[in-house]
Amino acid sequence: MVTIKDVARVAKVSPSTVSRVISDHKSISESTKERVRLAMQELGYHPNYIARSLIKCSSHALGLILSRSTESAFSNPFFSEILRGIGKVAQKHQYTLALATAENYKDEAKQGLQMVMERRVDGLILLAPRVNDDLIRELSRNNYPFVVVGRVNGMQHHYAVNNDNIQAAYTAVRHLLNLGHRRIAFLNGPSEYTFCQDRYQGYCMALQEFGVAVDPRYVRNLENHHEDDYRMGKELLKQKPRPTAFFLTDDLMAIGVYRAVKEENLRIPQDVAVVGFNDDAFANLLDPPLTTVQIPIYEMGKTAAEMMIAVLHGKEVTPPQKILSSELIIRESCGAKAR
Amino acid sequence: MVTIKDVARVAKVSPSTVSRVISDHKSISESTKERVRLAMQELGYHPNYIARSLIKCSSHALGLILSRSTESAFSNPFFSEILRGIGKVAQKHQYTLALATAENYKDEAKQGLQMVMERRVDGLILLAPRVNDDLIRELSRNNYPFVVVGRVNGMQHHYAVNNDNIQAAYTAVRHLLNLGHRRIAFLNGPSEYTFCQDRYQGYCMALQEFGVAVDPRYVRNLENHHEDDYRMGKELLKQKPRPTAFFLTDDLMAIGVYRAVKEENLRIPQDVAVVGFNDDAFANLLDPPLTTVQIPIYEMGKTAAEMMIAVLHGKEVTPPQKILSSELIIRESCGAKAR
DNA sequence: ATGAAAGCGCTAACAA
DNA sequence: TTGTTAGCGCTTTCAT
Repeated sequence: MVTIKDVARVAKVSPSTVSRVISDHKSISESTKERVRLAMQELGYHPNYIARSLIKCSSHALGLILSRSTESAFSNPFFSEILRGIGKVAQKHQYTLALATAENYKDEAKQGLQMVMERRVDGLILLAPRVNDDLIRELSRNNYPFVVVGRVNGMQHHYAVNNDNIQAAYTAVRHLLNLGHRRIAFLNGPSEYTFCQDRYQGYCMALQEFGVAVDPRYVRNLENHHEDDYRMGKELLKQKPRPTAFFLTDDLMAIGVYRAVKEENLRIPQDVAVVGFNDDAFANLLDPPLTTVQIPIYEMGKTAAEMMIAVLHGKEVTPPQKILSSELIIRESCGAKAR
Repeated sequence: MVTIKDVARVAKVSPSTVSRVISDHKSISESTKERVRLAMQELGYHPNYIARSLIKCSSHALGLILSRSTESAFSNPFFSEILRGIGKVAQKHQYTLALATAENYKDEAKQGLQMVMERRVDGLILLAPRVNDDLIRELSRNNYPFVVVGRVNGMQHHYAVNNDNIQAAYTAVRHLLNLGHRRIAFLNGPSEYTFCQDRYQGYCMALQEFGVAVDPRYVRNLENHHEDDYRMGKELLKQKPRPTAFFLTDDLMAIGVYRAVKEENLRIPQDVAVVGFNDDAFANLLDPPLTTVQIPIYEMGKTAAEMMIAVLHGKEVTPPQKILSSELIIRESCGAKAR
């Protein structure tokens, strides 16, 4: 392994001079810089990131946890899109992204905590906060730096970026109500996630505004697999009276629901209207194209990473909680546009 | 920060003893172990991963590059599934996963090289090898450890895990030929990837076997977005004579193609048969359910990570190149089953 | 403008 | 069984 000492020897300077050349220190003469750089090139030297981390007391890495449940609840396009945003910013600031995978929530919390405790990462970006989140509680108890993508229940002092889930769901459901729908089914994700809770709240708000009671028979929390979307869609369509519209917490659900509707010999949008969430790349290609809520996933990822890095650099971050807004993209899965 | 010295002081032993307790060294008496562990708990001590890495000359991390193009070429379900496999194994062996994101290939190569050169990672797992891959060439030239998921062109000495792309494509196309199709369109990914090359080869082999000439008008290499799948599907359907079947290099393409077929007032499978690739979770929920090639993505990820870690531990890995087999899942998008 | 020396937190010979 | 010591590769005072 080529070290700073080797370079020093070849360039006939001291190790500290080499170190100063690496960080482009002002008080080193151009000629020495040249000489040292030449030696580095000649020897194929590259600074050892670990040695630097040790002395700087910083791994220069951001932690991320991909849980089996996060993955399914959030659906894949969401995950890879937010990752792209986070990665972009991390790259810009020369931060490494450390990814831990976990099979369940307990594991997720353990892995996350371990990453910060062992100093593998300087801070954590959390992707799917729960209504009662152990990991978040532990992190803030120990003052480990973290940024949440989503809303945290009952905590003031933390950093977070989120989209306006309540408002978004409200707008989507209002759209259906405006079109005359009154029996609106809601296929939501697991209720332990705050974003699912928020979307449910938006759903309720809209119904309430139109004087429609929330009928629990029309609301489902899906745990996992896309087969369930299909099954639940079928089940809801068999209810009497059957819902005339579906609000989905994820565009991916539309594939199963579309199929369920067709199998019941019903048509979209004539018999059943559908609104999705996320505006995945394929939403426009479904038949009929899916009306859905577009949220700035990539932007959220970028913002979360920017916040995290700013916090780690001791900068003041205001406001500590940022909400990015979403937009309802109206296509053809609900029929005519509302006036 | 709580260090090993603090623990030593509290437990009234030397730092080396504490170190030995951490690694559960045999020659430490139970009573001392107890005492030290108590002190660790009391002080909230956690071993500093970076300091350990420095002395061990190993970051205990595996590098992974998520390129914008990898992402789209491979499609998302593929990526997150292979990540799950890799993560599972990494976690088992206490390896960190370091993820770099890149916008294009040049960047990808640069990032990958940097990760190993700076010792941020001990080795690299490469996800979408190209026909002429600079990164792979550089890595092997410098003897940096890496494992490839896919096939590498013209290289003997490297580790790789792959699925049988040629065979898989051959089987899929043969299935269509057996059903009587002779004009079979192929929507492939960018030809710079070896896996696309291989699938093309399998496609040609099957046609050849049936004495059907490969007609370039029916073969397309798609670069990127799902909108293209739809557009290309449309375009191919307008050809005279029009293809009676589609072979897709990715299930996600089916969404756009299904739409294109419907818009031309054609039916699947009566007028046009479709075979996909990957067996994504939603393939079974399309209308009609998609016949597709199922490849063991999760297994491939696990295998690649196991290989990488074995190599890093200096173990002999035989065979250095592993091929996992795939299976054609016959559903309803091609009509009656072949005899 | 440059060098000498100490030390980041840990491990691993070598002693005892 | 345990302690002493040196050092991993780098940065950073403090000298010069």
